[in-house]
Amino acid sequence: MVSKKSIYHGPRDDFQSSVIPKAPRSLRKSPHKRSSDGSKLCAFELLAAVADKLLQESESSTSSIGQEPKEQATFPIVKREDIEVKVNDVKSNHFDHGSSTESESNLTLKLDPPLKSSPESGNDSGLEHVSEVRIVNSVNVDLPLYKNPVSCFSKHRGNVKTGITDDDDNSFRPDCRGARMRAFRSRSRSQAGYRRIRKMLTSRYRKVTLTKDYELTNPTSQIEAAYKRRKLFHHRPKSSYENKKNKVKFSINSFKVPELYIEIPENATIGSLKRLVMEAIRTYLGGKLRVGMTLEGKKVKDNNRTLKQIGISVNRDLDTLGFTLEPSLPNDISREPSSCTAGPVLDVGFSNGSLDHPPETSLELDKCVDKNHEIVPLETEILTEEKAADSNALVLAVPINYKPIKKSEVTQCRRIRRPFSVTEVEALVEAVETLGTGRWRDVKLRAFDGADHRTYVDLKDKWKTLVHTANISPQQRRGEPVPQDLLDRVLAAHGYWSNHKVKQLKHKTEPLGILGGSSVEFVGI
DNA sequence: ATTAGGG
DNA sequence: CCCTAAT
Repeated sequence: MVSKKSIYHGPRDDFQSSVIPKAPRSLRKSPHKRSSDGSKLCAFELLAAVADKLLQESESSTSSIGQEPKEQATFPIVKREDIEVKVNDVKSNHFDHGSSTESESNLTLKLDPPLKSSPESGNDSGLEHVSEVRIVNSVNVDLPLYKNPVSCFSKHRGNVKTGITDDDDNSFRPDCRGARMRAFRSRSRSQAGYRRIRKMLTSRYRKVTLTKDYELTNPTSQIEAAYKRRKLFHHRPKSSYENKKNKVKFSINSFKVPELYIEIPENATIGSLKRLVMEAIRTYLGGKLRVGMTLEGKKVKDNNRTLKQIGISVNRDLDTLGFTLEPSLPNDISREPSSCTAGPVLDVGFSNGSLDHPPETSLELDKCVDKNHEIVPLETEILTEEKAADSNALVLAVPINYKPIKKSEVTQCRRIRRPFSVTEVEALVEAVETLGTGRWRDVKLRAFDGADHRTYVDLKDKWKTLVHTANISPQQRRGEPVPQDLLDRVLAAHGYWSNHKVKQLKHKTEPLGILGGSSVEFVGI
């Protein structure tokens, strides 16, 4: 269809290069670029502002949604997931004594321009060039923002290095396009490093860079916080020791608001955009929130079991404990039932002025305490502010004066699925035809260099599925249909290279002779 | 770091 | 896509 050049003349074109023995590994380093794209996005203050605003509203009780008729661009939130809160047991908090010092009080928005559909990525995935402002990771606090507490939370703690960082400044940079890390491949460390780091992130050595505690209205210096924290750890409240003895301490140090999509005219003002964002967040957080709880990835049902019964004890490692906040808005349309989030357990009045006098439970988003961030949720319960002040309440600590940690990152347990486009398949087939099926690294370099999200393993895997696809009936195929001619080429190349693989080892020099002379085999039809 | 295959 | 043994 999209006949680029001319007709395919068979793989022999690059015959020479294809028979060239593989260069030593040391010489095969791909001179990759991969530099920082500077796509930091830590709109942390956003949440703070929201919390602030929510608090204010709780007083004025009159939500004024729609006060800004200017860009009445009904911000259509086309996607949203659950808010997640990660809980850490205070005993193991680390502090970031890192460099980050300047605290920016402004909301940082990352406006992602439409991705250029680069040829290499063959992005047919429908990237509309509209003036869509995509805000990813809108509110992102701290590292431990996991979708799946199970596989994400480390069980090793304490002595593990704080933070999953890489000397290379490339690592752990939010990917604004997919909210996942990517492309922190430097010349020196390439894919394996990538994989390795991912592995670290997705399995064992996942250790978070914990933040200090922050107080919404009364920021405490981190040293002071640390001190108090330490003090807290060592000094158990002695009052009614009997009761406190078996109390579990929590410290929620992560809070995340998922992706929000906002459409806004290109000529809109920054201020209007900010307002839109604010409205979006407010709407998102508005109404009620449901609190879910996960333990080791499993939802914790809201029966009357005690914490101890479900396995949360004083000595327990709380890394695998997580909370989710789910908005329960009426127009809560399609929200993919993430298996990572716990089911709604507890409805919590949020905003709407219900913060002050909640029926029974309320969510405190501001009282981040240094001395009182000890919580004793003997019941799956969220207590009121008064109780919080009583040092016995579960407090959602939302840092307000948070300085984005440079090397932190929102991690994702599994790479997002990116179906190969026909264009990519075409490129893959072409490369394999000339290079064969045992040189995936070369295939990568040849046809997917620059496509950071396609590793040679991916290409190998794709080839495998292509071969399979080509061998099944069209009715059984799924996804974007691959042109039959491409599949034919797949089969041809697969057949050829499987026949010549062994020979290739024998006759290092002339394995492709047959191929070169009979390009017809690949032309098909 | 890559390859090769199973999951 | 992930995981991993084997190179």
